[in-house]
Amino acid sequence: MPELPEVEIIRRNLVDRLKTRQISDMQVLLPRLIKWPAPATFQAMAIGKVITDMKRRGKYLLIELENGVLIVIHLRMTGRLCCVTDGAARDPYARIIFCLDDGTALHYADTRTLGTLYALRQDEIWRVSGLANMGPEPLTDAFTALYLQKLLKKSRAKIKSILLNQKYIGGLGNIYVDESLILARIHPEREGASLRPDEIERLRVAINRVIADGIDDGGTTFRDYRDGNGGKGSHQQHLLAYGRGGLPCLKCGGVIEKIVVGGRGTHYCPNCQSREG
DNA sequence: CAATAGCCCTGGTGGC
DNA sequence: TGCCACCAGGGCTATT
Repeated sequence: MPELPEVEIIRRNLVDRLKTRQISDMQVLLPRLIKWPAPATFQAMAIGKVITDMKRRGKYLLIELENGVLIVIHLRMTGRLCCVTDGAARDPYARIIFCLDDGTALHYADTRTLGTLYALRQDEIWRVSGLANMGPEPLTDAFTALYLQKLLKKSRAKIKSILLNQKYIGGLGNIYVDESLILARIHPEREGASLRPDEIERLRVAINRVIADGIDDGGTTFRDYRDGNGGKGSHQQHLLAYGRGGLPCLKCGGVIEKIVVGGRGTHYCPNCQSREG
C-alpha cells in the first residue's frame, strides 16, 4: 500500500520525464475511477495541455498542467503509476492511459480499482476533502514536538488511530505507523493523551526516521507496490513489526503479536511496547 | 468527539 | 483439482 515514501519515490521517478510533455491523448479504460468531473470533461481539461510539474501532498500525487488544472491521483491500495515507452507490454491492470507527445505513455494501473483521480482548477481543491484538510507531514518544519503535544493532549483515541488519521498527520499508512510505534517503543493502543513528553519526542523522531529510511530504500514493496519505473522498493527488508506476527522481535527476541486496532491489522512487540508506557 | 460497521474492490491463500 | 470463505486496508459515510 503506497504511503508517503512510496508516493514520493514515484514522484521522483516521473517528474523529469513528465515535465514539458504534452498530453496528446488519453484512454479511459475504467471511467468510474475518475471522481471529478465527468470523465469526458476530465479528458477535455487535460488533452492538449503541457505538464509543468509533478508534486506530492501526503499520499496524493499532483500533476500540474499549463492551464492551471491539477490532476490529482490517489493510489489507495494497489494503484500504480508507471511511465512506459512505445510498444512496451501493457500492464493488464492499466485503467487510465495518458499518451504523451514523445511517444511514451503514463499508465495508471490498479488491480483492485480503489484508486481515485480528479481534475481540478486551483479554486476547487476543496472538492478533495482529504487533500484540503490534510495535517502536516513528517520531515517538514510544521511537524514539531509542540504540534504533536497539542494534538495528543486533547485526544482520547488510540495512538495508532491518531497517527493513521490524515487530518492530523499527512502521509502515514498502516506499515509506517506500526514501524514508527515499535521504534518509539509505544504500544499502539495507548491513549493519545497518556503519552509523556519524552515519549512524544521519541515518537516524532521515530516517525521522521522511518519515513526518511523508507524513502532512502525506494519504498516498501510488501505485495503490490511498484515505483515509477515498475521496480520494487527494498524497505520491506528492514521492517521491525509489519508483517512479522509470530516472528521474533529483532530488538529483544520476544514474539511479535498481531492484533486489530481501529479495524487495521496491527503488529507490535508486547515486550518492547508496553501498554503502560 | 470516538468507536464501529459497512462500502468499495480483486487476487492470494488456506481449508476441505 | 475445484470451490469458497476470508483477508488485505485507505478513505469515506452512516450509525451509535
